[in-house]
Amino acid sequence: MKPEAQLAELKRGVVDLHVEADLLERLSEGRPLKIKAGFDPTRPDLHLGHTVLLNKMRQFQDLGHDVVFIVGDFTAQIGDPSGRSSTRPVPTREEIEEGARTYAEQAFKILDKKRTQIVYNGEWLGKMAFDDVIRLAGKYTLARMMERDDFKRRWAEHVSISLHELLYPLAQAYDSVVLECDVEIGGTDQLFNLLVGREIMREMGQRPQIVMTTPLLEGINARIENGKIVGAKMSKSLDNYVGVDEAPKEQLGKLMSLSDDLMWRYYELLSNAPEAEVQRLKRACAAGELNPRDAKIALAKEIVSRYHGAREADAAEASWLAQFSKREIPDDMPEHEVALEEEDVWIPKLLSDLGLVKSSSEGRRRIQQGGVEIDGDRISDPQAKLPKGGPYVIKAGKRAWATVTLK
RNA sequence: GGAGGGUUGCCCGAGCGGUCAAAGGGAGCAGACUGUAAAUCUGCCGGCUUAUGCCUACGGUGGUUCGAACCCACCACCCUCCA
Repeated sequence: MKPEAQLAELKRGVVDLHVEADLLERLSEGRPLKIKAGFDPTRPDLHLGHTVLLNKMRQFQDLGHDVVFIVGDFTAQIGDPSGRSSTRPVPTREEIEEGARTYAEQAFKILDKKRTQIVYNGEWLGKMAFDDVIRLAGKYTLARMMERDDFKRRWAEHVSISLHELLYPLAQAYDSVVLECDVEIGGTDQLFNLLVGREIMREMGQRPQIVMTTPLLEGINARIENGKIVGAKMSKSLDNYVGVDEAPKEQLGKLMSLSDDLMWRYYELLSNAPEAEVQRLKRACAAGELNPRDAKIALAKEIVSRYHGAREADAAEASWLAQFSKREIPDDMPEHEVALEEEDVWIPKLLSDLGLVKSSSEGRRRIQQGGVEIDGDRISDPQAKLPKGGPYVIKAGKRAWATVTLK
């Protein structure tokens, strides 16, 4: 592919690009470029937010370039400075390796294995002596470090900044020096770190890397207010994520719970559909010609098929439609058998024992709110009991189903 | 080293002796509605089966008080300012 065409392709969905002319120049050199991206191996569960970046890396690979996948084992051993209030336990060597392994395993659902090299930055960072560190630190200034947005903000808001946090960007920059990479990519929150890489490479007499950032995807519970997206970025700890490894039904369901507005953001960042097609869908929904639900299903299926295949996506769609659109009984609910000492059991207690609700108090509430059905009959009395027998089909809310036999 | 401010439920945040299981918002849940697990509306949102009841909870430990998230002492952690 022509360098200009490659550039156009690579620029899609990218927020920052420093420096475009330089990228074009390197693409014109006709050699595979070295693309670097770093990952924190302590939380190895990949979700759709990570895939925005991985998709971009894959795009480079498809254009014939090589990806260096840096496992931040060294930085992980020091601990993430941003988690200030909750001091995270320092992971062991084994945990890091295990994390890196599962991370890579999931990443290869997107990346091309043949064009990916995995390296650990502990290989070189771990060998640096204190004077090496001081020399490296001498290449940057506090004033420049404080240009960083979150440092500036934390400083203004009187939130503490530890000294070692100032060293992080330098460590990451040094990775680039060691690897002599052409391009480093990361989320927009990484912009500063990536730019420090340029600076340090120049200081060390190297050609500064090209820096590219991809947007951060908001979590599935984000809202749109006055045209702006309100809500935290996708993360496992906030439980607003869709995991790459999750079951098809779960992925589809979570994606269907996106608000109609937010769906377009997901289209933009995750779909491979051409820009023009997305715009067409958007207009059709706005005009009332297309049910937003159907646009959402199309998106959800595209994503589910990417990780599980088209057949699974179809199956997930069918069961979703049956359960939530037609309100049928799901086909795959868990089956339980409970041995009773008495002749019957208080229903809220049973719901709690089956794990359908967190406590019998909640079970009682759910009955009062009309959310509990047994064999299709709504239970309205929170004192109600269920005699031995069954199997009973129990519904305790939209998504909590089970069958149970009482013995 | 000195002076001051702070630590509240899943998160943010109000409360500053009783009427506090603790305002408000977010998240979550249920119901209604719906072509969506969208939007909107209503309700719920510590636990204990039956409760104008009990237990647990407002950083930790003690204390004052008939009574403490609220007052006092000490401890821990965080922040700011002056050195």
